[in-house]
Amino acid sequence: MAALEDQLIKINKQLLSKGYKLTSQREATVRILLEYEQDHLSAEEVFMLVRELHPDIGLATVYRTLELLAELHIVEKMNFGDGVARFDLRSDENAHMHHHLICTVCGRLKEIKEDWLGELEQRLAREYGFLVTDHRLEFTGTYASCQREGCKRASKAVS
Amino acid sequence: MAALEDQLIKINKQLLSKGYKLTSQREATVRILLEYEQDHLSAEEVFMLVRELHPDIGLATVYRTLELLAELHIVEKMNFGDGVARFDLRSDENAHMHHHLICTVCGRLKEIKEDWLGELEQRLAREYGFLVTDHRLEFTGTYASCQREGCKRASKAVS
DNA sequence: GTAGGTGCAAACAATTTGCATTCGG
DNA sequence: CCGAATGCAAATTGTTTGCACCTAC
Repeated sequence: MAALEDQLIKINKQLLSKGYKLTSQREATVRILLEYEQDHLSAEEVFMLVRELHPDIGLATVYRTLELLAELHIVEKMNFGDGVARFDLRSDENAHMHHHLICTVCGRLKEIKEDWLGELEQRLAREYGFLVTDHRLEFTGTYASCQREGCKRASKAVS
Repeated sequence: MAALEDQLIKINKQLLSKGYKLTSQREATVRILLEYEQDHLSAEEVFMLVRELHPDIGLATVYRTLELLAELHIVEKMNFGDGVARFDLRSDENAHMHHHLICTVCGRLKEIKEDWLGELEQRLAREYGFLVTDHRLEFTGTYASCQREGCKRASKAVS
C-alpha cells in the first residue's frame, strides 16, 4: 500500500540492515522492480529497463542484484518453463496469496491474489508435520474466450 | 497400478498411435523414467542412467525423447529453481493430484498425491472463465523434525 | 524404400565468475 | 581507507540444432 518511494526506502533499509551497501545500481534496479511489479521480468528485461535509468550498469550486476534480493526474500525467483528466470517482487500483501494462471492459447499470465492455501497449509502441518514458509501455485489452461475464438496467436507452450 | 511392463507397453502404444516410432533408445528412456518414477530426474541424470541400459545413446536423443514425452503429456517438465529442467512421469493416478513439499533444511522433496485443487479449479472456471488443464503446487518449508534437531545438512535453498 | 530417428559436434542462450578498478560507509 | 560492489569479457552450463548416417515399419 505504501507509495513507491516509501517501499523503496523500506527495501533500502533492509539492504543496509543486512550489511549490504546501498549503491546507485541497486537502487535503480529496485526502482524498476517496483515500477514493473505487475510484470514478471526476466533478468535481461530488468537489465534493459534499468539501463534507461542508469545507462552504465552491467548485466552481471543486475544478475547479482537480483540474486541478492532473492536471498533477502525481497523478490522471488520464478520459472515458467521458458528457459529464463523471472523475478517477482514480494510486497507484504502478496507474499502468501499469489498464484498464477497461464493460458496456453494466448500466453497471457494473470496473477490471482486470493489466499486459497491457508487451509491446506494447516493441514500439512497437522498431517505431515510440515511447516510451510512459502508456496507456489500455477494453473495452466485456457480462457473460455480464447478457446471460443480460434485465436491461435503465438502459442509457445504447445508446439 | 499396472506393473512396470504393462505401463511400458501402454506408453509405447501412445507413441505409436501418434505416429512416433518406437526405437530402442526411446524404450530405454521410458524404462528409466518408470524405474525412477519417484525421483525427479534431470535430463542429464536420465542420460547417465539410460546409458547403463543403452551405452551408445546420445545426450541429444535423451533431450529429444524427453521433450517428445512431455509433448504427449507422458512426462511433465518441471523447474525447481536450480537451473535444470526436471522430468516427472505422469501416470494416470498422479496426473492431476501431484504436489511437492520442499524442505529447506534437509532438502528433501516429497510428493503428495491427493487431489486438493479440484474445487479451486471449478472456481477458476466459474469466476475467471479459465479452464484448467494442468496445475503445479509446491510448498516450501521445513519439517517439524528437521527444525527440532539442528540438523543443518547441505541446505541449498537458504544460503 | 523412406521418413523419421540418431549420434556427434558445433551452436546457442542464460547465467556465473575472475579480476582490475571504483565507490560507499 | 578498506572491503565490498561494479563492469567487462571470458568461462560455464544446460539445451538445441545441422547434418550425414541408420533403422523401424
